Amino acid sequence: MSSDRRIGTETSATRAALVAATEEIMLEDGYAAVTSRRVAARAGLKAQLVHYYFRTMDDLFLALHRTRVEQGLERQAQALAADQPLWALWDTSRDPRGTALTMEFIALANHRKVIRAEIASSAERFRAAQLEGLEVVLERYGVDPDDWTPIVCTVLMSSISRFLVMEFETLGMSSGHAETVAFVERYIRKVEGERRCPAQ
Amino acid sequence: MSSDRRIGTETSATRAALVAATEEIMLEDGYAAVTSRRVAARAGLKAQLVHYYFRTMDDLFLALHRTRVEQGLERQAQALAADQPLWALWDTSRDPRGTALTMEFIALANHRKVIRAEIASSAERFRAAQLEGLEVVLERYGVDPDDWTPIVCTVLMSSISRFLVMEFETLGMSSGHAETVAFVERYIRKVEGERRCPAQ
DNA sequence: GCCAATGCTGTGCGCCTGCTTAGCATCGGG
DNA sequence: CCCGATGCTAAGCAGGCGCACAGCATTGGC
Repeated sequence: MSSDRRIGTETSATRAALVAATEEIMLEDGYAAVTSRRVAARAGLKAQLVHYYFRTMDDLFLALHRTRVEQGLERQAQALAADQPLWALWDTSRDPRGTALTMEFIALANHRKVIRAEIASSAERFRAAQLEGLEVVLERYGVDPDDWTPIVCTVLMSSISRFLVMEFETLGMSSGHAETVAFVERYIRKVEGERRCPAQ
Repeated sequence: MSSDRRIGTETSATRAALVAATEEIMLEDGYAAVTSRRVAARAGLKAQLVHYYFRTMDDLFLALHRTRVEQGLERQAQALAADQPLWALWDTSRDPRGTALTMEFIALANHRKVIRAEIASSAERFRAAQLEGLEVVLERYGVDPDDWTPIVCTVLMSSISRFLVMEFETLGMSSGHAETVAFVERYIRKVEGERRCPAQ
């Protein structure tokens, strides 16, 4: 039986180091570069430890994904509760690390069907939470819901920020980026006024 | 020496079949699923043929990429020259196959540094060509360049369409998509009038 | 002081990978 | 009629992969 294989504790520092190494490799070389031997080497550990703490490589990916989703949801909630929610949301969604990792996970989802469901459901959670927050915010600002509905704001902000980050981080492209950022921020300024918090 | 290795003709039908198989595998299972043996099996051929027609797997990817870039640039030029360029552009940029493949190539670019330059340069070519076309179109329509500059239109359209396709094709997500599409199309209608050509 | 739980490792199996080499059949130009 | 070019293939090599299993220390509860 392989079901009685011993698995290390979830609170182990070694385990956390392996997860951290996985994230670094994904960001630097893409998900396909994540192998048990490379992850361990990156963390200065033996390769077997990967299989001691994670039954399969998919479990490793999922562990990383879950921690990042939790952090991301928390950050998003903070942004929505901030003094200037629109600016804060725009800033967090433009975070390069988070977006690059998300893109890698989406690419991974196309290769590992097992992981797809998890990623899709977390994406839905992000969207739902952001929607809920934006509904309150936009109503408070008195935005005409026939013009800018909260759901459209959510999708637009996600797509634009993620696309820009992806082009810049992965391809090194930046043509039209400054203009597009300025365009979006003009709209934010119109609704929420001049930015008072510093850009992250 | 390995430099005198024989390589098959570029016009070979077998070669084209291998490229086609590569595209199918990328779309179905992601770029990481592309291996010489799988590509050959998909095309009903022997694995060694992949190495007969392509010196390395990177060459295979580049061959596929180049043919798709050429077709894409041509399609984009046709759209820009169409009766209703904005509608046509919006339609072509929402093509699922093209976008999904592009996303896979971008993910691949993060893993294979050699390929990154090629992909980035083609992305720049697409953007430059679209910009050039849109400048003419928007001026013809009398769009206020202080409001919607051509470069912003280009970036916005690419990011929104690509993001929607990615979410839907890869993750099966669709929440907020219909509303966002309607939102964009309202703007297009405002500038270019009711769609006269059928949606692709 | 024992004993189970826990962290870690040495060894290795079976599989898949990219790529090579040597050689076979076919075919069109001289 | 030959000879080089071309399409294709059988066989295999070196290396990386996920993962398993047995066993070694260390540690903390009893």
